[in-house]
Amino acid sequence: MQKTQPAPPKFLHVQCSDCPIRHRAVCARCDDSELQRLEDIKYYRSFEAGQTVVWSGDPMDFVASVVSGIATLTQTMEDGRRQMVGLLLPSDFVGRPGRETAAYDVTATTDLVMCCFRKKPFEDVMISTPHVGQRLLEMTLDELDAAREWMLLLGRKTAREKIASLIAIIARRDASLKLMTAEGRVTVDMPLTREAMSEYLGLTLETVSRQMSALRRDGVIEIQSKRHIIIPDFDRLVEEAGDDADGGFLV
Amino acid sequence: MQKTQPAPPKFLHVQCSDCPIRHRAVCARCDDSELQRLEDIKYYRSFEAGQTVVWSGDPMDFVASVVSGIATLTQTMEDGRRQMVGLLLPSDFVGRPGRETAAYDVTATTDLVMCCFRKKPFEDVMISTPHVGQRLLEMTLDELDAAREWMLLLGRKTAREKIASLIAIIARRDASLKLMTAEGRVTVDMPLTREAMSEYLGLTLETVSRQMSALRRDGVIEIQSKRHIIIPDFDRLVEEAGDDADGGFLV
DNA sequence: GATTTGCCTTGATATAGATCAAATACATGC
DNA sequence: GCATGTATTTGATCTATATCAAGGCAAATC
Repeated sequence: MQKTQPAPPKFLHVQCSDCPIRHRAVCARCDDSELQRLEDIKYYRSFEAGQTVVWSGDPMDFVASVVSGIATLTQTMEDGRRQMVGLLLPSDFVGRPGRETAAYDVTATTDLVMCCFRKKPFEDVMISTPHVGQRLLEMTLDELDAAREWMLLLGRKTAREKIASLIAIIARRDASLKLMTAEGRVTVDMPLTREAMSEYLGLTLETVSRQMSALRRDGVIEIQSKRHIIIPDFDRLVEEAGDDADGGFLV
Repeated sequence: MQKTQPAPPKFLHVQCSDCPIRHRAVCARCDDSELQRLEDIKYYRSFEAGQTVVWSGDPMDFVASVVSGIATLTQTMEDGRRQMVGLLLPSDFVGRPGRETAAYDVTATTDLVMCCFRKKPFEDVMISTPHVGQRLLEMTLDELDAAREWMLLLGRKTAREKIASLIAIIARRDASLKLMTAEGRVTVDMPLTREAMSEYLGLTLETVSRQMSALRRDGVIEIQSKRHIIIPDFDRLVEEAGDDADGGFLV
């Protein structure tokens, strides 16, 4: 496990159509007044798929939100066993005000652009602008709910249910959910390798592969290409996931 | 799974030596000015061991902090599989501002006293008193870290490591940690039944029992009585838990 | 076009933990 | 002390998932 150095910060000016930073914690509206202040303390960094953003334990002097791409938070045991503990999609937030070092490995799973805020100034903004902190609390509570749903998955679901759950989670959050047709047919862009899926689900990658095949055989999913899945019947998938009708998956 | 009605609110006035509510989110200092305001909206409720505080999905018009005793948050699948997703010790907070119904079953594991705040007024205090919200954010971030440690346990640890981890977690949070002697010998008051332990760890209660016996056989723990455990060598226990020297267990 | 490389799939086998089934300990009330 | 019920331990067996080991496929490189 050699450390590949993260790329030096690039000051990309990625423009989002309705919000220059897509940082839910910061700008409820793009013309928010404190955005001016934040302009001074923010910068963009981009990473290639597979690159590490920070290693657990390393100093981390920024907080950030994902602009585009996907990042993961992973914990590693001494003997190398790995468990993903966070999956960051665009607009998700990473980093903890008041903490000096990273608590988890942060890795770019796809090409990734993050909008970073130097920590100290960000903390100042949080103190002087209550609704920034309130928004962050809301997001953190959402993440806690997601973590608890994830705990149910890890502790009690079968391998098949885990896979179905993960696909449903990605589908729900994926923008392409909008591609759902009248009959409930959904196309999902699966951004994780089998290995990343296994780290999310607490399985081996062989089991992930086998269960993907089984779900395909049983008509629950269609695998167009490795990263492209079709869900013929979303309700059927949810049923396979072992979830209540729609309970949970609060993120 | 019949619903036992929670006891009607009792207006106990439990007096804590340094803080009348032991509610870390609310009173940083006991003579805080907003405490006066909170006096108007808070009340105490007590529950007997085994009683349910609220059922998942039921309306919940309060937030609360644990004054004494232990409560758990549990998720239940349709077929009855259960996973604990929160373990609340004194001073822990439960409930989410801005949510109308409970997301989890909340159960009193021991006799329990909670300090409750009617939600609406509490939200008003949060808005008018930024540092209440800030403290709540801090606590929520701590809980999120604990949840992520828990996810590693559920996804990747062996049964033996899970048990050792749980004992270490309880020991670290238990007041009786202060009873640690020079040689590192610790007495722990284990407040969970084997069943509750199994729901925490994602195991069956038989496996919990077997692994407890194995740890006793191997001298990692001594079982004085069902609810009373001695850890002859805390470092040894931590090693069995598979944790880094002291990494993690941030709560 | 051939070769390498990185995923992914599939098969054979092993095993940790689940499940089913008693037996034992422990508390509570009589 | 004895009866009753609940929690726990222990045993025998089963099974879902891990592990070990080939192969296959498609994109990237030569």
